[in-house]
Amino acid sequence: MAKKAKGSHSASSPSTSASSGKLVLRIKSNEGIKRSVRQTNSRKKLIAKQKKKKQKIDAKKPKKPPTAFFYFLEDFRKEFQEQNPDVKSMRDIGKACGEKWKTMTYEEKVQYYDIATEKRAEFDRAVAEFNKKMESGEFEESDEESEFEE
DNA sequence: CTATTGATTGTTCAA
DNA sequence: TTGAACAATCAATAG
Repeated sequence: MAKKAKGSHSASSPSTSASSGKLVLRIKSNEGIKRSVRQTNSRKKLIAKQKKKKQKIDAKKPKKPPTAFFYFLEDFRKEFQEQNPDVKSMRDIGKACGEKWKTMTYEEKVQYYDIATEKRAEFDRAVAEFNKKMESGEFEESDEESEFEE
């Protein structure tokens, strides 16, 4: 069962009016920055295996929550596959997503931003709980990785 | 068969 | 302020 309960967002209605013009994220003011050097030019592919190797089941440390863009991807992917059943692979979709994402207006994106914001809040709490658990007495990991035992 | 890569942007941490 | 890294996904590829 794990999850997948997000079948229907159910319009969680994340305080639509709460925003009231108070945006915690300051996404604007990007015109002068020019994105620097295309964002981390060194990253490339020399980071060794940065990404997960498979299904890393870490019941311990909570992993970073997906960003708004990723949520958009989930929805976009479905539509994209329907409109482009010939296209396979996320690479093409990713490009299409990125392109469309930029065309989206702030209002459209804000919806995903909102979701991501909540997710981060939950993530933050997960971390707090995780830390608490650590203090509780479950001292595992720390830093030593000398031996792996399962 | 198994593991890794690739492509997208957003968010966070450290110096 | 900026670099660096990682988040999900799934086809394709490498060994």
